[in-house]
Amino acid sequence: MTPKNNYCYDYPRPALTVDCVIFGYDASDLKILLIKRGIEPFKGHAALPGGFVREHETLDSAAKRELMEETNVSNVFIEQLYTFGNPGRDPRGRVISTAYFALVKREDYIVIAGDDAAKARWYSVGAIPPLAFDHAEIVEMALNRLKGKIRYQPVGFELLPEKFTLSDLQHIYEAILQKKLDKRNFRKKIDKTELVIRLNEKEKGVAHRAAYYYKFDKKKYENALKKGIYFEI
Amino acid sequence: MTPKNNYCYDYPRPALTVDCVIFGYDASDLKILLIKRGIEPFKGHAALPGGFVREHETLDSAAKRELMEETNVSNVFIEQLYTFGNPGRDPRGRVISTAYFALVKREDYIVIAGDDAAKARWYSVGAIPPLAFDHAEIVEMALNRLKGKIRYQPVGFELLPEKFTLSDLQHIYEAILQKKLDKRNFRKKIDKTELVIRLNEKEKGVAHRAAYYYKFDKKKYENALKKGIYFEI
DNA sequence: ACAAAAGTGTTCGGAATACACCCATGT
DNA sequence: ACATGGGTGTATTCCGAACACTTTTGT
Repeated sequence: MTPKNNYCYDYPRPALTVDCVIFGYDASDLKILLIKRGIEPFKGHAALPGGFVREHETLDSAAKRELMEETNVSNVFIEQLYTFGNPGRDPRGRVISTAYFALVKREDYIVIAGDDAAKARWYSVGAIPPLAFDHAEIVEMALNRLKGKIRYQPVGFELLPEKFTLSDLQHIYEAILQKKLDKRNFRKKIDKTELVIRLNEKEKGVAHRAAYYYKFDKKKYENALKKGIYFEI
Repeated sequence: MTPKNNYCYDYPRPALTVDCVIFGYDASDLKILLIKRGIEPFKGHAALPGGFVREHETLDSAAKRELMEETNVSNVFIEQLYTFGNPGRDPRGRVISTAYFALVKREDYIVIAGDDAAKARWYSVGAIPPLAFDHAEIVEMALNRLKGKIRYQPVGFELLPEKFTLSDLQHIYEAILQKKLDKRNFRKKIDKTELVIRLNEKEKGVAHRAAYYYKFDKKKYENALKKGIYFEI
């Protein structure tokens, strides 16, 4: 039994949704999670995962809930991106959407497939299909934000597992900044932050010299932040 | 004649407002425009100018309209800041507010006083009174955004008249960054951008050596932006 | 042996910083 | 004459960019 027109106001009100741009990294490629829409409008199109904000939840919790529903991960980097509210962005009527962007680690996520929700799939940012609504614009803004953010915040680690190689890290920077970086200069810069610690453990079974694993010292980073020390990478 | 409950929906919907953090610069001081609330809740408190988004306008136009109503200026720098939507931020019910921040030139603005709208007044950012709702949080975020933005975008000029002295400009940077800058180094940096042009005109009637006026070469800046050239100041 | 990626130092130019004195103007 | 802020140059340090070869591992 669905309610029928039980909520009445003196003035028209828009519907409020959140949409999530979820980034992942995999096989040297930066990816975005998209669902396939099962209903009109834009049925069959790819779209950002999202949904209505509930009556008693904050925007942040709505975004986290949507993220959780799609990927089964919690405890990830998530941040408000921008609010899109042009009349006409949704053919069904006035819908305001606050977009979020999230960074998830490949080791954590489990994409829910085949349940009643639309199917989710990862797409390389270089090969994003036509999107429903104004979602292409949202994705573009998220990519720009990420590009800007990575210069002054160590967000690359949010996309990597606990243990990673410096080449992995460099590939993430290259994918986000869309340019090649010099290996020696990159390592010098990472080294200088003193936030990335080499472990006594190497890759195994690779057909070349095995790389050391490293980990990000998150506690040290957060303590430094509290003291007002900033990092540029 | 006001409408009564003519807009009905199946699910509850929040009300949608915009609030503007309007910055100005005056007497070596960075200022914010605040109104005094004439009605409950928070009657008598200072608050950010803002209001409801209308049915057929974009968020941006709603913000520009509010700005225009308060200051009579158009054609200013205005940018979306963040959307605040915690349940409970407004005691009257669920209200989502998209905050904007604007930079206005002192020469342009005319604060409307004594009309039916609440009275507006400029407050130094160092002496902001207790604010209604969660507006203190909004102002804090706006200040941080401005502080971050001024490092890579020439926003200082948006607060100054067409003709300004380099000391004016430096004072703006100092007010925003909250630290003293070295005069010679500051001028070297401004000079290097090649975006600030000295005019053949000096201050008059000052009790010290008269300073040259300068102007910002906005066209050159915008052309450079199109070519993908960025400036850090 | 070879293919493939890991790992490592030095040089150079430009930018950031620190710093002190004389100049023009009104009172 | 003096008070007030305007205007200017140099030396030093630090950071970013460019650049090539040896090592390790699996096939």
